[in-house]
Amino acid sequence: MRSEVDVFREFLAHKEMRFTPEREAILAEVFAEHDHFDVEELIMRLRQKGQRISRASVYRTLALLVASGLVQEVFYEDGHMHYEHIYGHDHHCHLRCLGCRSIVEFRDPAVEEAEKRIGRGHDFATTGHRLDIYGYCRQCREKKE
Amino acid sequence: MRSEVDVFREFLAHKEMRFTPEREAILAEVFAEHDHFDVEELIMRLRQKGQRISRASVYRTLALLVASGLVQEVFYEDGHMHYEHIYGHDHHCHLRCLGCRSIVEFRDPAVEEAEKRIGRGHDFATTGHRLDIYGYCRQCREKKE
DNA sequence: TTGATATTGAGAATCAATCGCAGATGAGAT
DNA sequence: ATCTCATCTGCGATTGATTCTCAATATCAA
Repeated sequence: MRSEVDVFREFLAHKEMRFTPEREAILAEVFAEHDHFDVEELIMRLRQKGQRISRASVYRTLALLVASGLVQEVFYEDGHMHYEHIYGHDHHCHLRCLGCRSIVEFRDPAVEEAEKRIGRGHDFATTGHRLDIYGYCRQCREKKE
Repeated sequence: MRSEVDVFREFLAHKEMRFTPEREAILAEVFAEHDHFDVEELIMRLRQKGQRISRASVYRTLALLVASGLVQEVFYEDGHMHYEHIYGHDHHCHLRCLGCRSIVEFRDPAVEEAEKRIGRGHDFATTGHRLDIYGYCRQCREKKE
């Protein structure tokens, strides 16, 4: 499998854009950990490694990463956007605890299949989906009792 | 089935809050049409009916409607929140065309079932889910060719 | 009617995200 | 190596949605 660096390079080349040191550093940091993150965290992590990249560039690069399909937006209920890198991972969905706000990833073939089937039924050529299941994890249930 | 008015009244009573004329008007307008809407549209519609309710009250009341379960937030990719009333409707998910941004609702028992099954598998007591399927509708596919 | 409490509206404040622009940088041509 | 020119970056200002503050108002219970 091509590395995310190659994928991003090619994506940029296709749009006649440059693979700059800033974009390279942001890409590397986004793929450095497998966790959801937001812009503030990403900037912090870059700072800690001595990278001083402006907020605007981080936003601009994230938009490119999303457009390239390497990164996905994750909707949180806290007023701003979060992200996760998805290249090289199976598609997954999120189980979200309404108590502690924790998020567990899961994969489920039946959901993948449902996407295709529902798409066919409505004459949609589907490209993907986003499923969030809400509930309460064991700890939060016990806390409530 | 109890009307949405009764449900909201009870919800407010439970929290020792009042069913004011403003809240009544907003509730009525939210349920007047079955379409996704955003705050701006809602205020516009209220204005056209002679209601002059402040933006702050609309936001505050919408939060209450969401908390009461009568209304659901719908994530759009246009930078602000959209809503739909859900009381009295089966739970449904959204098929979203990436071309024309149109949204089609659908219901699917397999998805409901998947929610339960996945919840059991992860020791989550599920309360609901949100599924968006992305793709291209027929019109947009034909346009691209 | 009175007092206690909840609610509203207006505008200020907040905060994520975007924009505009001047100067910096990079890739290819010479 | 230098020139050229389009692309990029960083800064700071701006936008725009949403929330907050607070004084004035409305409601409920006694």
